[in-house]
Amino acid sequence: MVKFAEALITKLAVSNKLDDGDIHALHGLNIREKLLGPRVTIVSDGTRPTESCLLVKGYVFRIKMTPDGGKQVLSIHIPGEVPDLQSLHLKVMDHDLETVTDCTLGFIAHDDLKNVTRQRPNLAAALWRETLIDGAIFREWIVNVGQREALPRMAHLLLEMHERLKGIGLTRNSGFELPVTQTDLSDCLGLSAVHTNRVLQELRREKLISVNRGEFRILDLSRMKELAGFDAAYLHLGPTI
Amino acid sequence: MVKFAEALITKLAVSNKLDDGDIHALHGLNIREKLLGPRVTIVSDGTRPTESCLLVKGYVFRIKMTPDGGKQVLSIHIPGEVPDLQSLHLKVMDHDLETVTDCTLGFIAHDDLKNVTRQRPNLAAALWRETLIDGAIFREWIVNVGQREALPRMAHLLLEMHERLKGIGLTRNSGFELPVTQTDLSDCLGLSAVHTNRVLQELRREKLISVNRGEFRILDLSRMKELAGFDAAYLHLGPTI
DNA sequence: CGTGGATTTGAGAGAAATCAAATCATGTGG
DNA sequence: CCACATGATTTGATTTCTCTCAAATCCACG
Repeated sequence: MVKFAEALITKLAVSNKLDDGDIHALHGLNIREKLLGPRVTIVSDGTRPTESCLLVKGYVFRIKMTPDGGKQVLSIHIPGEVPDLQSLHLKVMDHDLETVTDCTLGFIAHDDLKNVTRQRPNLAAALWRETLIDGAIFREWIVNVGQREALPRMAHLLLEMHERLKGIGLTRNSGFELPVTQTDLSDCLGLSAVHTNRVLQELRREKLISVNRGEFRILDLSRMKELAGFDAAYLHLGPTI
Repeated sequence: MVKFAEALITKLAVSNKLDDGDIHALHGLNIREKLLGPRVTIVSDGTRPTESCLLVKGYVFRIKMTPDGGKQVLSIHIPGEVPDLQSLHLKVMDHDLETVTDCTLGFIAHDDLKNVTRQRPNLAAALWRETLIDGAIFREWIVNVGQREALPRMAHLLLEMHERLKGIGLTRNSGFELPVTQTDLSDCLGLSAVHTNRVLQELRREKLISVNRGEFRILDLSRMKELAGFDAAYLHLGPTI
C-alpha cells in the first residue's frame, strides 16, 4: 500500500530532510489498513497499545476527559501524522484518540518502528522530531487557553490549522476543510459551546473569517495574525539545519 | 564531575531502565558546569542552541511571552531534568528558559548527546522518553488551564510538583521546597496574581495545604486529589515495560 | 530605618458560564 | 415528498467567576 508511506513521507518531509534510504525504509514498512467512521475511539486512555496509527485521510482528536465530565481536545491531527507515536516509548496511554471524520488509518507495529529507528538514525531523529513538534504545539495550546481571551484564542486555533494544512497542501486560497462542530471547537479552547458560537459570529461579523459546513476561510490573514498574536515559528515547519 | 551524571541518572532511573553500559556512557559525558543566580535567562526564544543544559540543583521555568506582555509558564523543571533537550532536534527555541532560584547547571554539547544516542539505543530511547513525558505533562497542563477552575487548578499544580519531587526524593512527609512567588504561580495557571492569592488562602483555610516561605505542604492528600481530579498516571513514573 | 518587592484586602467591572428555549439543518421512514 | 426526530446553531437573560484597579500591610535586606 503505497499511499501510507506516501502520506507519512509527505508529512515528514515538511519538517525533516529524508534521503533515499529513509524513503526506501518507509516504503518497506508493514502497514495494516483500517477504515473508521466518524466519532470512533481508536485508542483508549489507560490501554497499552502495541502499534501506532498513521493517519492518511481525515481528522483525529487527542482527547482528555476530566473526572467530572469535562472534555479537552489536546490536539487536532491531520493526514500524515502519527497521533499516538508517543506510545512507542510511553507504554500506557494517558488520553484517548478518536476520529472526527471518516478516516483511513494505517497501523504499524511498535516492533517494526523500533527496528526502523535502530537501522536508520536519521529516521529515528525525524520521528523523535515529530513528537517534539507535537510538544511545541502543546506548549502553544497552553499559552492559548492560559493567556488569550476567547476571540484571539479562536483566531489562533484557526490560524494554526490553516498553517499546518498548508504544509501538506490541503488549503485553497486561505480556505480549508475542518468538519468539526462548534462544540468540538469549544472543547479545543476550553470555552462553552454558547460562547464559542458568539465568538465565531464576531469573527464573521468582523469579516475575518467565513464558515460554511466545515469549510473555514481566513478572509484577512494579517488582521487575524495581529488579533491572535500568531507566530508560526512554534510549528517548526521546514527542516531547520 | 560525578554530580552531573548522578543527577541525570537518578532522574532517568525514575522512568527508565538503565544498564551498566548506559550508566558508564553517561559518566563519560563531557559536561561544562555553570552556576546561575535566580531570575536569569538561560536560553532565549528564537536562538539556536548548540548544547542542552542539565539541571542539577534549583528550579527552572520554561516560559512563553505573548506579544501583549502576557507571560505563561509552560513547565517547572526539577533537578535531573534537561529542560531544553528538545533543542537537540528542534533547532530554533520557541520559548525562554530561565532560572527561578540559584541553579547549578551542566551544559552538554548536542554533538556529544547525538553520539551517545547513536551508540546506545537504550539511552536514545530513555532520552526520547523524557521528552515524551514532558509532552504528557504539557497535555495535562492544557487540561488544567482549559478545564479546571481556579481552586482545583492550583491544587493540581501543587500535587504534580509534590509527585514529581517525591520521585527524586525531594519531599519530606508531603512537604516540599518550591520557592516561587504567587505571581509565578499565577503565570503557571493563567490566573491573575490577586486571584491566585485568594485561591491559596482558600486552600489554607480549608486545611488542604500550608505554605511558609517557599515550603509547601499538602495537609490532606486525598481531599486534594479529589478536589483537583488528580491522577498521576500522566507522569509516567516508574519504567513501564 | 527606609526601600522595594510580595502579599493581602476591598470594591467594582467584565468576560464567560449557565440555563432555557427557539430556530435551523439533516437525514429517516412512511 | 412530507412528517418527524435528532443534532447543531442561535438567541436572550441571568449568574458566577475572575480580572482590574487601588491601596494597605507585611517582610527581607541593605
